[in-house]
Order: sequence, then structure tokens, then C-alpha cells
Amino acid sequence: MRVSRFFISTLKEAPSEAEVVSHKLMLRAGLIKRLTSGVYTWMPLGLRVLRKVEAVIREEMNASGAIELLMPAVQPAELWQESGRWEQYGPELLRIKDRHQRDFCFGPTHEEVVSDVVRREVKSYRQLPLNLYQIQTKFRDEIRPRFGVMRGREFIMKDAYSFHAGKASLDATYREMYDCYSRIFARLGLKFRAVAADTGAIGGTGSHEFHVLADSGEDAIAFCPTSEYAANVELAEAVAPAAARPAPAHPLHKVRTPGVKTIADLCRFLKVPAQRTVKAVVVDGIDGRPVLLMVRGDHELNLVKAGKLEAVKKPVSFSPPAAIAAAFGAEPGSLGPVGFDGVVIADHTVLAMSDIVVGANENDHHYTGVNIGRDFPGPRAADIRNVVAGDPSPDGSGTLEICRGIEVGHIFQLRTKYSSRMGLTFLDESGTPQLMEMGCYGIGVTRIVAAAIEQNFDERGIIFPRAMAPFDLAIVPIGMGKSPLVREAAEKLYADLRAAGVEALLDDRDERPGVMFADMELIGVPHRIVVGERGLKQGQVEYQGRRDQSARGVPLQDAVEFVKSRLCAD
RNA sequence: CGGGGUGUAGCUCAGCCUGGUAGAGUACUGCGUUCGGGACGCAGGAGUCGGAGGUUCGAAUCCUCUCACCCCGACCA
Repeated sequence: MRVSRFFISTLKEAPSEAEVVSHKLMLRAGLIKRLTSGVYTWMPLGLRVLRKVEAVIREEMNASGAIELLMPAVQPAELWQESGRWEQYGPELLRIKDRHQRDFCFGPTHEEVVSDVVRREVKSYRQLPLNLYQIQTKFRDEIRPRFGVMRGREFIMKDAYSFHAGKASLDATYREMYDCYSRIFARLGLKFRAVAADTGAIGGTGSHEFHVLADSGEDAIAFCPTSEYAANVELAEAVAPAAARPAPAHPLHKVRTPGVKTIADLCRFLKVPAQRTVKAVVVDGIDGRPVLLMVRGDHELNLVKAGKLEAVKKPVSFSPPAAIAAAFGAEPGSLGPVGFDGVVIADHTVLAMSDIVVGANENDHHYTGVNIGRDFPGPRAADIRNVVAGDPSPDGSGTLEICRGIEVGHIFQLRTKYSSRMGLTFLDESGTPQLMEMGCYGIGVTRIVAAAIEQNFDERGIIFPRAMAPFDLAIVPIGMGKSPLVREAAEKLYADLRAAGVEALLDDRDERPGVMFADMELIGVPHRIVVGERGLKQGQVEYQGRRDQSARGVPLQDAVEFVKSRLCAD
């Protein structure tokens, strides 16, 4: 491709809307343009990157026995009513009406449509298993789109759905998809980790997320460096402390703590470590009465875990101040278990504490020396906190560390959730109708591009991993307009490289060198050849990799072979 | 949806407090000089000052409403 015949639009300064580095660089490099909140045009340069990502996904999915199809983006409400999700899905589902006032939605996912396809076509166990996938535009009306295409409302997803005559077959395909995803992200040059995940709203049992590791990631991942254990912090089990609760050493004592609202305030005021304090959080109970949840002062309540408690109303909601005042006689910041006669659920860690500092259910007062059993009845114990670095690994070996990740893939065992609602049955060998087992497997295609940039950039711009670079190599001729020597050499090199199957980008703009260097670096082309009169007089061109500190001379006649060897070395 | 903020040229922003001919840098066009790390000079094109209403002789500026976008909290690929 020649730059003069392509369409690149780079920016010196990032538009002010961008916050994270990938969003800034994608706008500066002209990969995407925002149309409206969470909705982006993929410019020609960005589309090349997107297509590269798709190609890798297609190859690996096909190699794993999945079959591509393409389903409609617009879906009739009837299917969603049948699955029950027309009511369940909420405002994230973009609902639209046609000219006859019939309800439709713009598909955020395709379980309903693919189920409809399969139930019409598949009647026999002999047609199973079947794994269907598509790469297609989705729309989810996110509460808060942000970070460019990282969390857009319209985005491209690879979604696959598998159908099975039994659980064993589902397990086999699930494992195959797990391996397939690992190959895809490895080929794309991403540092990633597969983690056990919460099954969330879609439901089902087995589930893994694939996270690209990046400090800017929205998810926290707990992992054990000395074992295979890795899980989303939402799910990671906090192991109950082994040590028994020490005997009480102090009497119950009420202290005045004016203006103390947070654990940090409390520690500062009373000069106690946060590990001696307990945080009291009040949520709505299943019976409408408040439930008191207790975690150690330096721990965080895990809302996903709290939502699984029998006594807690779903979804978890913090009780309003009026309800709290009525039940406790105090405001948040001064709450505690002493004297509260409702349901109390304490994290396992709290059960191992004695002489606790906690709110006194009287504004601006706390108790010290609070002891379970002595000062209030023993609460129910549960795992309701987020794990922290240093916690023991739930698999019994080593301690956990925490890192951040961007979720780019998710695989689920749906089991018979949709097949039972939508009547996906097949006849088994004995002619008996059976429900199909189902799995689903998603990859955020557009998100991968942003995630890759979060992991691969420097002060000059993007450094695309080879597999998703828009071009393999940039040819930068110096003074092409006035030096026939340079022009001829650059043109010949460009033609030879193209003939050799290298996707070269010839910067034939006759710009000043600095402009060309800056643009080629910003858009992340991984290799560069500079053709200048200076080198040509010695029969040489210069090669520099995007991550290299300096250039090196290469004889002009060896340039094609040299470039090919560099591309293979990636 | 709640809280905070911003809307002025393609992009980054000044001007607003204290009303009086709409600006700078960058990008773009032309000419000239330059030419191995985002050059320089001269000339030029480009903005319903987000929109509507109001106050005023006069509104980018003050008031009201409205829309859009961004940032911080509950969702997911």
C-alpha cells in the first residue's frame, strides 16, 4: 500500500475525551473516530487491524471444529419473550419497533436466535455435537460506555454456541474451546491469563474468563504464582483462618468518636490498626428487613458473594438511610452488631477476631473490646469478602497475588438453561427425546485491539504485535521527490517485498523525514526500512524494528531476504 | 440513574469573572526557502461561540430551559 493512496489521519494531540492510553493512541493514530457515545467508525487503518484479529480467530475456530454462520443483528421480541429475557434483560437491551409497531431488539447476544436455528434443524443425536459461531456486531446499551472501544455500546464479538447430546460431549468441547482461546490469544501476541469466573446473569455452571493483563484493566484477578490457581476476585474463595479465636482480653467499652465515619477515620482517631476493626454494611434482606454484614476493617465486601447469601435480597442493594436509622438507631459510620436483633452475617475472618473495635449503634460512638458470644450472639459465618494479596490460595498451595486484567474472552457451560426454555430436543439412540446440553463462547474482537495497545505502546505510539499490525513493514524514503536514486530504490524494494508476500507500506508522500518517522511509529508498524541517498551510496538501506533503539545497515540487494527473516523472527 | 465537569475553526485551547468588530497554536490551501526526527517566512480559506428562550441599545460573555459529551460509582466481550 502507498500512503498517498491510502487514508491515514494522525493527530499530534489526543482529543480531550480520551482517558486511557489505548483510547488516546487509537484516536491519535486515526484507527477509530467516535460517532456518538460508545459508537465508533473503524477507519481504514483500524479496520485492517480488526481484520487481522478476526483472521486469527477464524483460523483457530475452524481448526477446532466450529462452523461459521452469520445471524441477524435485529431480532424479534417473540424469541426473547420465549426465553424470558425480554423482561429480564433490562435497559441494556436496545428495543426498537418496526413500522407495524412490532417489537424488536438489536441483539446483545445470540442464544435465542441460534437456539431457534438449531431446534428447527437438528432432530437427531447423529447431528450432534454441533458448534456454530459468528463474528458480528452487537449492541449493548451500557450504563457508562468508556475507554473508547474497550467498553463501547456497539462492538464486534465472536460468539460461538455448542450443542451436545450429553454432558461429556459438552465437557470435551468446552475444553477444546479453552485450548482454542489460549492459542488465539497467544498467536495475537497477548500476555493473558485464563481465570475461573462467576457465571453471572447468563447462568450455567463451568465458566472461565480470558484476561489480557494490564494495569488499566477493569477486573481484579487473584492468582497463585506457585500453582495453577487463578480466579476473578469476584469469585476467588477467601479461605477461613485456621487459627482459633483468642480469648477476650478487654471489657466492652463505649468511646465517643465525633465525626468518625470511615475505618480510616476510626484508626486515626483511636490509633488502632484496621485489622482490629470491623466494617458493618447493611443490605436489604429477603424479608425486607435489613441484614448486617461484617467484614474486617481492612477487607472489602464482595457484592457477588453477598448476593449468594440466602438471607439477602437479589440483587444486592444497600439499605436506605431511613431503614438503617429505624433498625439500628444510628447512621452508617457508627453501626455494629451489639444490640441489633436482626440477621447478622460475618466474614470468616471476623469469627477469628477478639476485642473488636466496631460501631456502637449510636451516632459518633464506637465500642472497643467487643467479643463474639460475650457481647452479641455468634453470627452466621460466610465468605463475603474480596481476597487480598497474601491470602492463602484456595487450592492449598502458596499465597495469592492480585493483578488487573481486561476481559477479552469468556466461555460458559450453559447446560440446559436455554434448551429447556426453548425446546431444544433431539432423539437419542433409543428414540427418546432429550434436552440438548449447550455451551457458549465469546471473544470481544474490537476490545482485543484496545487491550493489545494497553499492553504494547511507548512514548512514540502503538507497537502492534505482528499478528495484528496493519502493515508488516514501512518503507520510508528520504527525499524521494528530488532524488531519482532514492525513488527508484524505494519503488523497487516496495515491488520486491510485495512480490515476496510482505505487506509493505510505502510512505511516498515526500514529507520531511521526521513527519514520516513519527507517523509510522504512531500507527505501530513493527518494522521499518529507511531508503536514503546517504546509505544508497554504500549500497545500503537501514532497518529498524519498532522496539529497537537504533537502526542498522543492510545491503540493498539483501533487503528482501533480511526483512523476511525479521518477520519470521517475530 | 445519582454526583462532578466541559461545550468557541478538523484537533488542543484562550476569551466569559468586569457585555461593545471572535482569537492563538496546530492542521488545511498557495508561493518561496528548507530537506535524515513532527522546518521557516509570506499570503489565504475555515467557527450558526452546542441549541432555544430571556435580560439589554448591544450577549461567546449575564439569567432560564434544553441537548450532547467527558470523568467518578452499580454491568459485561
